[in-house]
Amino acid sequence: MDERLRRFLGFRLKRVFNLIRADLLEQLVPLGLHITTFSTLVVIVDHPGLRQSALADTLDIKSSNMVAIIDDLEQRGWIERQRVPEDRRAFALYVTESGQRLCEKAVALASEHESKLLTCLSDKELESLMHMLEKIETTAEYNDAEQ
Amino acid sequence: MDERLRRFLGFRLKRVFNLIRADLLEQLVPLGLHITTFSTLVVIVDHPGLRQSALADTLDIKSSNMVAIIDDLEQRGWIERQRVPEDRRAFALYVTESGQRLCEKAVALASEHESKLLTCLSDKELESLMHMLEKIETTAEYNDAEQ
DNA sequence: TATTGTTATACTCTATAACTATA
DNA sequence: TATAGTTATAGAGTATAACAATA
Repeated sequence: MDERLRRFLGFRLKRVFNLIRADLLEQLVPLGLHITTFSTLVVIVDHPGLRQSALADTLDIKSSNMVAIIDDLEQRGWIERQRVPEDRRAFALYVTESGQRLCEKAVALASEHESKLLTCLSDKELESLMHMLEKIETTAEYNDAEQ
Repeated sequence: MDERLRRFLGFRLKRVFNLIRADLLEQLVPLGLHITTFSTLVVIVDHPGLRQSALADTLDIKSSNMVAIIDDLEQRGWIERQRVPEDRRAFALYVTESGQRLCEKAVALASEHESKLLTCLSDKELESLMHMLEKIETTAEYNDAEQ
């Protein structure tokens, strides 16, 4: 890569992100999942009854873009929308049995594959990498909220 | 973010990448640049006479997608395509004077803005972060080449 | 035959505005 | 009036296949 461009974190991130994304996608597509449907499924499994708006916030996806993702998962029979009695505008999301099974399979595949990609880093390094990324994210969010 | 999703580097990366990307784009758009045209311009400035195919490799962009990016920069008068006499299939790329000026302005803006986003990290941390990302990238490329 | 640049095309992800039904 | 979900739409980025000109 170009010497000057390489000094920008953004461009390093882009390359590594694209690498991991392409790699992960290769694992997910045969299961009928994409990046967005995969991450959505995991969150619904881990937080049964979550509403679409909260889900969109969690995943940092616009609620308008959330709709098609949830439609996809629902049409394939992996999750269900259920009306919330206390607020009839909202939908609570629940995983089905087959969705649960698929999720565990996909998570296993994904983490196995990601760890293969990360064998070049020690556990300590990986932890430090994760922590730094989290720090960037939270301070950026804080700065955004300040404005 | 979801506890289980957060353990995947891919999803941490995605969030930080999107943050930085949106931030950078806000700086570039008023100058008439996007992420792709910006990075392309920088590489051409730093490597005058580079051919399109080499540029595409450097930027990890498909050569078919490179065409529109170069068209854009050329139409705005910031770079020029010049036929290579030794290989009449190829174009060598050169920056114009105004392209050079724009490039320096954009780089200054971008690095200033990125460093604002990274104040939460020490120089040593940032260096380590860059180094780890580079390590992931190079080992992944090596593994790809192996297959 | 292989490569450089190109066109056409499709799909994923992201972003915004406007709508509906409820609150 | 505000919010939850939805529709429509546009743009950025990425990916593949096929082509013309040249090697």
